[in-house]
Amino acid sequence: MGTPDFSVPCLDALIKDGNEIAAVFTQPDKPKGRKALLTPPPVKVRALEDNIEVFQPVTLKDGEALSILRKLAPEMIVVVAYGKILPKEILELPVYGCINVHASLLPEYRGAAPIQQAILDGKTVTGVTAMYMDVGLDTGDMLMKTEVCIGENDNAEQLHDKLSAAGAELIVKVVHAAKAGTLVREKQDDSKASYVGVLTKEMSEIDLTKTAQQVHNKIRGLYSWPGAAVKVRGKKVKIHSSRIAQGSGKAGQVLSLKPLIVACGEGAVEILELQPEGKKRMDAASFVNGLHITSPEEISFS
RNA sequence: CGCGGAGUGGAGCAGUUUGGUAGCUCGUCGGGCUCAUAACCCGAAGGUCGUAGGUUCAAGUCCUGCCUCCGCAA
Repeated sequence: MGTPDFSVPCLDALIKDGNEIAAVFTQPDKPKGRKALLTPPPVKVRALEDNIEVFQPVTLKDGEALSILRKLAPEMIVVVAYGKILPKEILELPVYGCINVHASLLPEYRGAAPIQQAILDGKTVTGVTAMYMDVGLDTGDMLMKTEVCIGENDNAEQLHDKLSAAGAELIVKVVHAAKAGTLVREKQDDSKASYVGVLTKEMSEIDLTKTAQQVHNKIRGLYSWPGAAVKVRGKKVKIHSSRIAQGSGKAGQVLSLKPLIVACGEGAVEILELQPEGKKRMDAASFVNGLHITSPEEISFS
């Protein structure tokens, strides 16, 4: 059971490992993009490549999903970013249980956006955790973990890919251990738990009065969705990538055009790639070329 | 037909209101300066102005259709 790109490597690895996949559950196709085209979830696309049967129930809470699962009689259910709550009856169905791969080192960052939050918090290490699912949200007993380090300029998309790959290796190991009967449960320390909610576009506004590190973390943590943005000449400008730079000044003050350096509440960041409203993404030098200015004083960010 | 922005040398933009000589900041190439350079100076190449039609003596500019890209909303 899974839905987005994050889940695909796990499915892929399980297939290649020679496991018999009885069926794949994923979210229903949803309208996507400007044209609202109906788009199948990535997991569905991958499953169909191997002619695996796909189910896309709107809910698991009615009896229908349960009866399908009873008929399939899975030995184990692997859940990776499925996006739906599994009712107790389903959790108890497989003999090897329901195993979930979560993109954080639990009990930290339970919930929806663990990858992004780790970057927003300026963490240098995160990871993936495999656990038995219970009725709570990411609260089940842990089985194995893999640590993954976060580069100082890694963005959420890059970290997503690293964790996704780590998760795929991890789930294969866990499945092997489950078959061998060597899995060891470890309870989560609830006192150390933290939750992260879903990301929203409202979060994308950058507060330049914060420190340069915080601003940089926001830019890379919210990439590529919802993205972090500032205002320039009243227009929204998304910042795609940045790095910490030398210098200081009033928050939002442009310290240099080439390279493009903007002062924060403390320190400064160099903006590398950005995208003005209604424009394609471009590097900072191109943006500056198009401003028709020669001195940093002629422009400011907010 | 959800709202909106935009297609102009390789990149980013002006010029469109008020039709009349293709402009700016970069990049590229050649030359100069320099111990040297992403810095500075001189010079050059490179554009069917997204596309199809229409109006006009004349269209980047005005009118209509189409294509493409993007922001928002979902």
